[in-house]
Amino acid sequence: MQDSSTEEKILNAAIRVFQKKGMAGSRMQEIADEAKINKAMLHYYFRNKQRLFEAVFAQAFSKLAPQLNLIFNAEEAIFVKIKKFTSSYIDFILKNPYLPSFVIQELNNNPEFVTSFVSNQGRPNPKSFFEQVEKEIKMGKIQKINPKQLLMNILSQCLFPFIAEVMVKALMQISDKEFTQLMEERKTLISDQIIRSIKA
Amino acid sequence: MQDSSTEEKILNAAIRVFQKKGMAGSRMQEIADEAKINKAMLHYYFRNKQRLFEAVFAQAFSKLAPQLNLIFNAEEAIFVKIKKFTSSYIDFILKNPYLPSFVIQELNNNPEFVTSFVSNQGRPNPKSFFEQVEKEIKMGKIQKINPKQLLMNILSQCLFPFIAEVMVKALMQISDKEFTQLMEERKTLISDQIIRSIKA
DNA sequence: GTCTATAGCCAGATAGAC
DNA sequence: GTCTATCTGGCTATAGAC
Repeated sequence: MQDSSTEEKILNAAIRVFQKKGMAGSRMQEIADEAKINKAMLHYYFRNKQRLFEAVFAQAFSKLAPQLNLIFNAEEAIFVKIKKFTSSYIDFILKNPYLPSFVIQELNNNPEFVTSFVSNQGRPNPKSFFEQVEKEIKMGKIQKINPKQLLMNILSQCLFPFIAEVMVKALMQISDKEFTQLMEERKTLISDQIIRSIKA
Repeated sequence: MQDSSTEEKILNAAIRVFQKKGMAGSRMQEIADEAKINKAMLHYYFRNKQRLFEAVFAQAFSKLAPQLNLIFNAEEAIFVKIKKFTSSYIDFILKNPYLPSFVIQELNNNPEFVTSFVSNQGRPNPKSFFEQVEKEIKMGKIQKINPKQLLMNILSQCLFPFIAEVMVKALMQISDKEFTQLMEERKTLISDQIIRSIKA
């Protein structure tokens, strides 16, 4: 993150601007200003806005995907897995707060991205997680639940507050500081709640 | 929704386009086409894009807010409240699937809206809900939990799958049909899980 | 590689006939 | 109220000097 080369300066500036305003809402001039560099340079290095955007999106996506594999591919008991995942995932998002809403927003606006990206980059695969849940249900360790619902519960609890941050803060009348505190608290609270809700 | 007047035709077309593509991604021409009407009419009735957008946003916001008051202001025991709310809220979103992500996305992109809208329109106020939770904790009916976390849990579980629909469907490899089925299932599943997780 | 200047296009907005 | 035609500004992208 030293912004050593011009190309890195542009990419980092583009990340900041695109993640905040999205593809449609961002201006090449603004990215140039943010990078403290001439606008023509953006085209020199990335040819056009679309390609620059794709570089940013790919980078965001490739940071997010491995995080999911923490829950999909680790070899651990389900409760341990859930605890480790929620804690590390929220930690990760606290360091990259714009990432989830950026990726989700752009996927909503260009659903065709799903095909081109998700298939190219190697999609995190929840299959083994689903199998593990089924197995632990049969063993009587956890209550009967559709594994897809369980995964959706976990992701919802971790991601939603960040995606809806502005709304949540306005609704509950909380400051940035209190919001961060609540998120810190959630690192253990979420797994406690989820485990309680499925424990046999 | 009969599109009787021209003004209604425009507004309904604008709702569809804005909710799908957002303010920055939408084109006045596209709204005109969607309304099967001349582009100049948009300006005749709404003066400019910003005002048309605000009309759409205000309408969306005023549909969403009363739904929240179902949980904030009803006079019922906490478990009943949670059951009724999750079920009716998901029902409502199934009928207006673009609403939550539209409102949240635009709030993220223009945080200043929060001030102008949320304060003008009368914000749903969670205060009495928080008090009720505190009371039921003291009465020993539910476990100790920060009421804000509980509210965040409920909203997360209801809203996230719709906001991240594209991502969720891609990740879990499910069809539109299966997605809707899962959401139907969630109408009772969520409250069961949440109640189990806080029951004393 | 970096800059200035500008081409070219597209979208929002308006003028004015009917 | 509704339309066609057009203006204007802003934005992406490129040409070309250094």
